[in-house]
Amino acid sequence: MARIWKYSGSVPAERERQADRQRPYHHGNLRRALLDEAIDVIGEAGPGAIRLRDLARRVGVSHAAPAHHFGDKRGLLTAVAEEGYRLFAAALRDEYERTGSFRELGVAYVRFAVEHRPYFEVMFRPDLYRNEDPELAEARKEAAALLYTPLGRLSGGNPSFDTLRAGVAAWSLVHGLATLYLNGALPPELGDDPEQIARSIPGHFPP
Amino acid sequence: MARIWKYSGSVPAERERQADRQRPYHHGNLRRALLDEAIDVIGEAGPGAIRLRDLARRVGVSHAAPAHHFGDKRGLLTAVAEEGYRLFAAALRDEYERTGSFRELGVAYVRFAVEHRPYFEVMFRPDLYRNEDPELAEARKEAAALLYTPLGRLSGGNPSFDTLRAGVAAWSLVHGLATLYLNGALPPELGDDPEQIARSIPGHFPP
DNA sequence: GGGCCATCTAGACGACGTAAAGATATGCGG
DNA sequence: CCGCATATCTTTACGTCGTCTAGATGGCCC
Repeated sequence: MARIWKYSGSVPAERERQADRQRPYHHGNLRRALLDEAIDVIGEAGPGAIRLRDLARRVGVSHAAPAHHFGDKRGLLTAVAEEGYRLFAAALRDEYERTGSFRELGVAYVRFAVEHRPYFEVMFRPDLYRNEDPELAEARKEAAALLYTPLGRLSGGNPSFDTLRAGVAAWSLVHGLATLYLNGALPPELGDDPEQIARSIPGHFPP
Repeated sequence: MARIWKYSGSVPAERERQADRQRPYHHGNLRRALLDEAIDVIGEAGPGAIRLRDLARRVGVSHAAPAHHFGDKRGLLTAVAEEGYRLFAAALRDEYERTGSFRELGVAYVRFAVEHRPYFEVMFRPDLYRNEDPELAEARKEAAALLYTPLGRLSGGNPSFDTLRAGVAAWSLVHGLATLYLNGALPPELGDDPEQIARSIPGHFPP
C-alpha cells in the first residue's frame, strides 16, 4: 500500500531533515503517520488489535507519543471514525453526482465498506470511540444527508411515498449486506465480488 | 457488592455445604455462572469490556479459574457465540412454526437482536471468538437453515424465483436494521420500538 | 476408605494504557 | 541574530490485564 504523506508546509525543506537517517526528535507528521498505521493494523486484524504502544513502535517514536496527539486510545479511534465519515460522504457524493442513480448510491455504500473496510469497521462501532465528539457528529451528519436527500428528490411530490421509511429500508439493506459480507457470513455461492452481489440483489421481497 | 466468602481451612459439616454461606472450594457450576456474568457485562458495556479477572471477581473465584473452563478469553466468547446461535435458532423456529409468516420471521430476527443483544453483539463479530470451533459451526448452520428453508418453501415451483438472492436480500434488510438500531444510528423519528419499525418498513425500493 | 482427577488457588511474568515530569526543537518577537 | 514560549517527544512509573505454572482441594468411583 503506497503511502503518500507529504509533510506539512511549515517544515523547512532545505534542511532535508527527513532524508537524514538519524531520527529527528520531532517526527514532523506524527499524527498522520499514526492514523495511517492504525488503518493498516485495523485492516489486518480489526480494531481490537489496535495497541498504542505498537503504533508508536511502528512509527518509531516513544510509546507515550501518541497520547499527545489523541489523548488516549478512544481519541485515536475517534479520529479514525471522523476521517472515515468524511471519506464516506465524499464517496457517496461523487457517485450520486456522477450517475444520479439511487441504486448505484447503494452499490457505492457497499463498495466503500469493502474498499475502506478499516474505516467502516470503526465508524459503526460507537463503543470504540467518543461518540459525542462535535467534529465527528458533523462528519456523520454530512454523510447521513447524502443518503436521504437523493431519496427525497426521488419521491417527487408523491405524498404517499414515505421517504423516511423507504430510506431506512434501503439503508438497512445495503448496510446489512456490507456487514454480512465483511463478516464472511454470506453464502459462498454468491461469489466474492461485493459490488456484483449488491447489484444482483432484488429490490423487493415476498410478503 | 461485597461478596465475602472465606476459604478452605475450616470446612464445616459436609452435608450443609451449599446452604452454608462459607464459600466452598468448588463452585458447583462455575462455567454457567461465568457465562451469565459475561452476558451481563456485555449487555452493559459491550464485548470489549469483558475482563476474565473481573468475571472471576464477580463470581467469587480466583482470577485464573475461568481458564480451566474456557481456556482463554476467546474460548469464553466462543461459548457465548455458540449459545447465542442456539438461542437464535430456537427463536426463529418457534416464530415460524407459530405464524408461518416469512415477514414475521424477519421481525423475530430483529426482536432477537434487541432482546438478546449481548449474544447478538458477539455472534456477528467473528474476530472475537474461535470461528472454526466445530460446535459453533454447527449451531450457526442450524440457524442459517432456518432462514433459508422457509424461503425455499415460499418460492414454490417458480423457477424464475431466485431463492438464494431473495434470501440474502431479506437477511441483509433485517440484519442491517437490527445493527443500525443497536448502534443508535436510525433516525429518532422512527421511535424506539424496533419491532414496530421492522413491521413498518416497506418491502420494495425505488430503482 | 483410598486414590484418581477434575476443579480451583496462588504467584509470577510480560504487555498494555495512561499519568507525570523532563528533554528538545521550532517559530516568533525583539 | 538572539532569547524565549510552546508544541512535540522521551523517560519513568504505576496499576491492570491475560496467561502460564505449580500446588491445594475435594467429589466420586472402585
